[in-house]
Amino acid sequence: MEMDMPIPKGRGFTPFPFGQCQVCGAEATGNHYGANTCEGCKGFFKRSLPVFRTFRCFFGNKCDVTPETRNRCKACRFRKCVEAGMALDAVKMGRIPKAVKEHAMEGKSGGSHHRNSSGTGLGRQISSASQATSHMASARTGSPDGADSSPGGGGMGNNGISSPESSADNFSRDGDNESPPPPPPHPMPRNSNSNNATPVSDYRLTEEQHRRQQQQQQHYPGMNAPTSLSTQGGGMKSMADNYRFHPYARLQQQQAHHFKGDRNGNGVSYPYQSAGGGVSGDRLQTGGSSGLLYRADGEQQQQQTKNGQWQPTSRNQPPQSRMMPVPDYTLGGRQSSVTTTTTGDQTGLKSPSAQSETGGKSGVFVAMGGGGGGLFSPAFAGRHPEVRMPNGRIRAMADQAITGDFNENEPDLMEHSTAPEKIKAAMANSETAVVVMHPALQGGTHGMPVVPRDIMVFQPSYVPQDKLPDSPGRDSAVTANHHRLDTKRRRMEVQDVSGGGVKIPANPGMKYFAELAQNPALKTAVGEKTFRVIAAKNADIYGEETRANEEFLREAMSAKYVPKDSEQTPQDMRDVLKDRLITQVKRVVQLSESIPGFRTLNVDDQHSLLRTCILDVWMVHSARFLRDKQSYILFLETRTHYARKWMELFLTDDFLDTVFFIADKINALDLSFDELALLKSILIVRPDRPGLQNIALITAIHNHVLEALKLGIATRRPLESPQLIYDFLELLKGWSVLDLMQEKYVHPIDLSQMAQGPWKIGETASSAASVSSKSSDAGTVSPCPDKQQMLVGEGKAPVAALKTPAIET
DNA sequence: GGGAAAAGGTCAGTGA
DNA sequence: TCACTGACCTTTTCCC
Repeated sequence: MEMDMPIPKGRGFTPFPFGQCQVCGAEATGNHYGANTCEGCKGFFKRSLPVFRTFRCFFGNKCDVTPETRNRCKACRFRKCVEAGMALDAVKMGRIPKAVKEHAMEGKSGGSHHRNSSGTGLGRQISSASQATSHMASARTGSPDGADSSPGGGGMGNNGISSPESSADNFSRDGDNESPPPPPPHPMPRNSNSNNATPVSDYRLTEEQHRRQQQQQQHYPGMNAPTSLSTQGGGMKSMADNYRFHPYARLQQQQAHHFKGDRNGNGVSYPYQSAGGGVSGDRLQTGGSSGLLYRADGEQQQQQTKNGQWQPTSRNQPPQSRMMPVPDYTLGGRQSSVTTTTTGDQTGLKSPSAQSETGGKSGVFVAMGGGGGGLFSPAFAGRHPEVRMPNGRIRAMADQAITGDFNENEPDLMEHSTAPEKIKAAMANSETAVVVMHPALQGGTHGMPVVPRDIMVFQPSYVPQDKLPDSPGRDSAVTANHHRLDTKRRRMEVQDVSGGGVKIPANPGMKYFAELAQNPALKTAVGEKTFRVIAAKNADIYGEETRANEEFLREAMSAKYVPKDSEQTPQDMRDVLKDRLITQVKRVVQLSESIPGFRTLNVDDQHSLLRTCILDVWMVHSARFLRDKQSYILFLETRTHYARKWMELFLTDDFLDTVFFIADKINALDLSFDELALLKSILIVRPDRPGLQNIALITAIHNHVLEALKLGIATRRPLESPQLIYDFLELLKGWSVLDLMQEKYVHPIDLSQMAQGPWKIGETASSAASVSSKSSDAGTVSPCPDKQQMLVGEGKAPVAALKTPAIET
């Protein structure tokens, strides 16, 4: 192989034989970061340092890295950089010492086993030059006096001084199986009394350099380029050994450990599972340059699950809806092909025997970071609970790809491909779940076809918040993609998407909502406006209290915090409940004023909606203060904890189970303060409440607010929106669990009864009343709102005599 | 201090 | 429009 020499820059210039790039084989322009590389690989290594942990190769780390293919796989390119000895601590500055240069030039005449040499003198030149510079670079990482402080130091291996074999070894074993590399022509001195012509002092670290390195070693034991690591303790070590100590591998391990588990509680048992209408079958796509996510199939949400709402699972029989119309909380679009099994594999995928019926190609198509992907057997999902979703589908593997949690030697890998036709074929297969990551998360060029956007957009949803770019606790593990996408997100946050100049009528009716449906642009603008209006109102109502509680909540959530049971008596509790109920009802009424169309409803419907939503809204507002694990309710105003054991004095087990369950589901969504406001509003205007008259208008209002929330999520955090919206709709579908509780336990009683006795919610109203009749009238509570004649809508729609459900805060 | 060599910055080109 | 690449340039470091 012919080698192009660097162009001499002046008279008498002795060109240093950098030879070929040790990474890709192109012409090297110098010794960069410890290895002779081309400008491209130099720049690539420099750019990759902060983000290399995002690189993953799913093809066994065996990709060819040549000038033509080097941009196809970042992981392999970076790996080769490291193998070549590139590292920040291998940096050298200044000219190459004359002696080294002469040795390198002398080496031209010798033989070589270098893979690029093919036994020619030029090859030897490359090898010796590389080794010579490698000597110099890595020598700087050694002890200042060059003495061997390694207990096992001796021979070629020496402490802190690069072993030329190691780099050559790494280099050659990656490429071919030729004979081992030759011994170095000029091993660097390990001791100051070496006979080597090059003065050891030339390679000494400056005092400052040495100090820095000592610090580095303290923070990252073994944080050296593999060339120096390879010989610690004497003798050569394998490349794998080098990697074990290299920060590249170390940090991957740390990250993999850190990212174990997911915030959505995968692996926990869900009382109910829904089936069908899920993510894998729904088509989302990115639209326009804004990055907004929207459904490709338009606005309709006609898709329903098989029975309209719940699908029985093996574990629980879902509740039947007691309400009339059931809002459709599916994403719409293509019906999922994934069925939920009743036995065995909880992934929702058919058994291997079922696969055989479809030609043995059934499986889970998983796209991963870096653009790779493949078809996996259903067993894959069974062995990866962290990527399993409650409905049996598989999460995108992007997170695993980013965190290094994924084993590229996945035994269940059936087929590699991200080819569009393969994915489409997989989608057509009724037994196949398809999960494709967000195109923007692909690590860039991978030499593979980009997954078509019209198939699906998915993205990781469970990267811990403290790893996201804006979080204070973030570290360098934040990926370049996250940086990039976060930049995009921030840009969108400040962007006035729409709605700024839109005016929503004071009393929008069916006609108005019908017009919106015909005008997508207007609908988007109004949706954005709706989001803002409701969020602003919510901030007015709850903001101050929420801010005041933040400190205590943080304190209570800290590991050091030891909660103390409330010392309040049941009578105290009744007083607290009394005050909180009054406040709660006022707030709900206030919030309802901000919902477009609510004022248009007649008084009876307003009344019905308000009186039935109190528990729902309270759940949303208080979910974050219900910590299932601690089984505590935190009353932030009074800085008091109420242990569940204590609460059981008032509330039945199944009621508490439901409350904590719903709270967990809400918390898992990690909705923002504003998004929670929209969720409250959606629950206020539920068309499936009993006794409603104008169901059509209520449905229109409900859907409008729902769309506003989805739009708000998609606009404010486009990366998370598909998964978040999906999870959100799943939450709404499961909300009927709380409805049952409310109907069974809350509706039959009122606060006056609750306030009077040591009885439990869950007993019948009559029994409660009979108990209460035995007690005095102490604490008798009037449900307040009925006497306050709270007005909704410019004073023309009085909501009087709210027969408030008993609410326990 | 001159000059060599590498780090780091810049920006046009490229592809998605 | 954006991210990425890499050739080219400037700055910094250090040998002579």
